Amino acid sequence: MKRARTTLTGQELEIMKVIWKLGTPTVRQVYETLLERRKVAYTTVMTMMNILEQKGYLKKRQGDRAFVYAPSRPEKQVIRAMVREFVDRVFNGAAEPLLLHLVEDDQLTKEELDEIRKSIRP
Amino acid sequence: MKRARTTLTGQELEIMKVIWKLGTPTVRQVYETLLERRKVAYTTVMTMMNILEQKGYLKKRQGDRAFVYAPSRPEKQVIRAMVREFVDRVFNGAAEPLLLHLVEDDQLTKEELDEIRKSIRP
DNA sequence: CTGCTAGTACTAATGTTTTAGTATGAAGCG
DNA sequence: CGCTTCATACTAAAACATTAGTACTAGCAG
Repeated sequence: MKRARTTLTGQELEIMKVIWKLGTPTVRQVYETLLERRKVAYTTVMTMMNILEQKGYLKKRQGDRAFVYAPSRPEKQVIRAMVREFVDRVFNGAAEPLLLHLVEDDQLTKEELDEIRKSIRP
Repeated sequence: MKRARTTLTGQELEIMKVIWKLGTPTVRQVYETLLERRKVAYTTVMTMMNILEQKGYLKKRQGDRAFVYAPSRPEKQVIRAMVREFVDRVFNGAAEPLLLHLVEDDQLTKEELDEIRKSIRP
């Protein structure tokens, strides 16, 4: 009955992403969206969504026939927490090295760098 | 006998960080460094280091008495791969949103932003 | 009514990561 | 030598994450 872990695991994130996209889906809708990309059982999706509810990421209410789920935290906030956790774990909390990694790596196009440069201006 | 996973898990990273810091330590040295922060068994550290060897992150050679381990890949390279994996998983491969997250979040001091602004210049 | 469909609850197998115990041997000391 | 210490190999349990099966219910098409 106890769910200690508070952060999202890999598969949980995948499901949350689908839910954020769909808005307030039922298990079936999430299931079908996932199916487009990979084989998965309906009950697996249900289990995951129940876990996500227990963890406080989802709320459910009785819908017409099936339960309707809704995210209880906005995507941005959750992602932000994940970034923070990653920065803590990998860079001991210092965001700068991560930024430098991203910048010096050629994962960014010139246009993107431009964008950033603009948004970074005080 | 099969070790599929190629990326570092949480605890593995913790150990690799200690090893990068120490250079070419024995199990005991890693063990003692870890002990300063948390309780852990000697054999646990050994197991982890063996796994890291199997995964190709460490090389070992016979030392005076115990095995001496050395990182087989530079820290920077490994961290880079982790960043890439994170960006893929969380941001579907787009580095820019992550950068914006970092920038707009107040995790960075003015000085750090200055630094970055400089390094971002073409 | 009867059988089919969609739904949930409960349970459980499988997989992976993390932690550590036990057996065993080499080396040094008194 | 006999005992303690430090080391490794092998084994495995605990904890966490992922996937799915089974039983049961309600509603609806025929």
